[in-house]
Amino acid sequence: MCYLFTDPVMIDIKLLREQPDFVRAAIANKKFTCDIDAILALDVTRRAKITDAEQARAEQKAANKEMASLPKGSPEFIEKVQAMKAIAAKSKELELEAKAADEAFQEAFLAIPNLADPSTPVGKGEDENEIAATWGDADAEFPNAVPHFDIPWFESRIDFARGVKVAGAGFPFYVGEMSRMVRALVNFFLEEARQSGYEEVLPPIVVNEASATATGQLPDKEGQMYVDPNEGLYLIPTAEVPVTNFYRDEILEADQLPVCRCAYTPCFRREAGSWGAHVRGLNRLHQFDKVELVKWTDAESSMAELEKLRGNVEQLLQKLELPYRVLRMCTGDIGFPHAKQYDLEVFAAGQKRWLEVSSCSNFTDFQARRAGIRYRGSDGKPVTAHTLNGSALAIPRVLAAILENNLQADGRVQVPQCLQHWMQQEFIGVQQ
RNA sequence: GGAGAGAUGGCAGAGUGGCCGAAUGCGGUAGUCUUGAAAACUAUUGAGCCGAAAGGUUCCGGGGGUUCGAAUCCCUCUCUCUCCGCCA
Repeated sequence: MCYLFTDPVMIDIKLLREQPDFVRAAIANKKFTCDIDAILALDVTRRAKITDAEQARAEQKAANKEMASLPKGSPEFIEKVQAMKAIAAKSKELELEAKAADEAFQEAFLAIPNLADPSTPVGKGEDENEIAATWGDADAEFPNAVPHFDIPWFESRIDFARGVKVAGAGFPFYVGEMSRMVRALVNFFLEEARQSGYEEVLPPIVVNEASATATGQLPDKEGQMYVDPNEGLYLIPTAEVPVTNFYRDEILEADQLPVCRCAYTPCFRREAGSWGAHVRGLNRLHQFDKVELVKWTDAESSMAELEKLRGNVEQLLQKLELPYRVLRMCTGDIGFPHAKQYDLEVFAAGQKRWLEVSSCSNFTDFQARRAGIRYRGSDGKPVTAHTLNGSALAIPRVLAAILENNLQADGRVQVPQCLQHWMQQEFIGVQQ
């Protein structure tokens, strides 16, 4: 039996037991490491301890049943209590051992990354990502293009200096028509998503620890989130976190799948230690706006749904008329919980750089397993669902590309046709 | 912020130390009846873990304690609701 071609690859304890070499090889392809043999040993110990503890408990329960039928305070009863104390103590001890063994196993098990889907190219890092598609002409002449942060009126409309004064670096003010432009993009993205069948939700922009753990932000990415320790709340780094957790610890009906949702939220990222030459202007911010698409699917259709999701996102860039490329991320560059991931990058003609504006991912059952999101299979038994998400889209970098690519000779920027309905003006940055 | 009440299965809601994984009702599923449907009736219907299976075991908000034995008693945390105060 070969899981490679039968099932979407998931990290399931059964797979680990039956095909440890396969799992070992799959993990070696990712940039994460974990000790499979140690985890298997913990699994063996755990199962033995659980069996012992349950046996002892069964004995105790059987004896207790007899106790219940004896008259209280009778000599037999009192005699039996003494014997029962020993049984109870033994049972309790084994139970503690089993619990400890189970926790040790669970902890190690959670450290196993999701396995890459077979369609994910094997590679060590970003240099080995494949270009799955390109659209538009990035080599075309953009005679007026300059980096957006060098446009003369840029600082007057996206005010970084005052953002520093009020909040800190990476928290700019969008002023006047630029604020309206952001709102236009949000409206455009949400409306497009709605027409593609995604139901809009407006989620909390803080989450608790359980939610952040379920989607995989905790424990390893704790440093990337803003946290309020008084309340135990985290500012969300993406709408993926609250939206995916919508169905945490729930069992869905198979006929309601796939569930497709979209959400606009601000996103907050500390980006600790990642500031440098390439992060000027809108390229990297601590707070930014984004519309996110999230899907819950059954185990069979998640890969097909990922392709649809990617298509939905591509359509946005096409309507915005921004040249872009789609990267099929390789095993060494996809994240810990990812099975398959596409990154969409727009070409910013002023910087002459590709800017990542979307990441579309299939997590298979990885997040859902942690989050306890299931659906009823054809036999009525709960099955772990699959979750997917994709940015559609991250606003600042899209805005950067629009500013650079659509810059006119007179210093104004042409508003893309698809946004004019929301903006009610054809140009921004009109000279004062 | 102050005072009080509460947290039990998909939902509602019994249960105050052993016969309780848990009554009853609703809902769901299957069947009977019907040309079909509704109604009525009958049966069935939580989840996790160990196990090839038989079966076993855990779970009554979370954690800890008392006890031979806990949904039930004690401690603690979290959350919810009601009233008062404050407030967009």
